[in-house]
Amino acid sequence: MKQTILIFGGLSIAILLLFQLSKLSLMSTQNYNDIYIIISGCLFILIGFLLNKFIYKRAGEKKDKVIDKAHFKKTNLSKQEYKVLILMADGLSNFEIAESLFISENTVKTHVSKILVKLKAKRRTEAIKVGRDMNII
Amino acid sequence: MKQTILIFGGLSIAILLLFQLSKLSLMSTQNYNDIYIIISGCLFILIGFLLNKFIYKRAGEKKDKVIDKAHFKKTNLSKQEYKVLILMADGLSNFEIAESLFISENTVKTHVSKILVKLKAKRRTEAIKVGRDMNII
DNA sequence: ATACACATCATACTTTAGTATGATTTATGC
DNA sequence: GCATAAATCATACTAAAGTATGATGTGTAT
Repeated sequence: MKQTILIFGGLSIAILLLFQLSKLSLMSTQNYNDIYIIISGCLFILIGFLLNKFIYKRAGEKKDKVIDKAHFKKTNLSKQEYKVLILMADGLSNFEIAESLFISENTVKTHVSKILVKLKAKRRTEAIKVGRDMNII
Repeated sequence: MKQTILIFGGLSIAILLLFQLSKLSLMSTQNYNDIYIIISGCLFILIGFLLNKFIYKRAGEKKDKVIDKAHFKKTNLSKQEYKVLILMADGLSNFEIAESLFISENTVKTHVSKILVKLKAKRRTEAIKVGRDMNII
C-alpha cells in the first residue's frame, strides 16, 4: 500500500524535475548533442544507485560479521563452550546438548557454568541474551 | 524479486522520460549553459541514491515488522503472556519477571507454562528461540 | 445473562539447571 | 620438559524451572 504511494510520489517528483529541466533546455540555443546528456543522466542515476548500495553493504557487513569476532575474543570462550552456547540458544536442554556433542550431561553442566562466568550471566537465558547482544550467536 | 521489478520499472520510466526530454531539447536552439548540465547530473545522482535507499528501507521494514504481527496472531498469546515472553528473552528469572510486572512468582509460572504450550516449546529457552524465529521478539 | 478467555494466586510436586569440588587426560605454548 | 588451558567426568548439593490442579475475580462477546 504505502510502497505504491511512495513509488508514485517519487516518480512524480522525478517527472516534475524533468519538466523543469526541459524548460531550461528550451532556453538553450546551442546545438548540443542531447543524446550525450541523456546517457550522462542515466549514468549519474546509476552512480547514485550503486553508491547507496555500496554504502549499505558496508554498514551491513560491519554489523553482522566484523563485530562478531572482536567480541568473541573478549569472551575467552573455548571452542567447546561456544558450541554449547549455540545449542543452548537453540533451546536444547543440558541432556540434549550432551547427546548432540557426544559427551556426558555433567560435562555440559561444567561448560555451562563456565560460560555463565565468562559472559557474566546468572542464567542460561541471560547468557543467550549477552551472546546475541555481542553478535556472537 | 519484486524489488528488482520495481527498480527496472522505475528506471525504464526514467529513461523514457529522458528520451522525451531529449526530443524537446533537440528542438531548442538557444544557448545552453553547462552549469545546468552539472546540476541536472547531480540531481540524477540524488534520484538514484534515494531510489536505492528507499527500496532498501522497504525490504528491511517487511522483515522486521510486517511479518511480526501475522505470526503473533497465530500464537494466540495474551498481552500479559507476551510481556512475560519478552522479559524471559531478556534473561530474567521467574522471580525477576514477577517483580517487574508486580505479580507473584506463581502467576509468572502459570504464564510461562501457557506460553510453552502455545509456542509448542519444552523449555523457556526453546520458547525464546521460537519467538525469535517468528520475529515476535 | 452466561459462557469464555484472561489474569491472578496457592499448594504440592517433579524435573532441570546451576554450584562446588576434585580428578584425569590431552594438547599447546614458552 | 613443564606449566597452563582445555576437555572430560563424577558426586553431592542447592536453586530454579516447570507441571498439575484448583480457586477466584473481571471483563467481554453473543
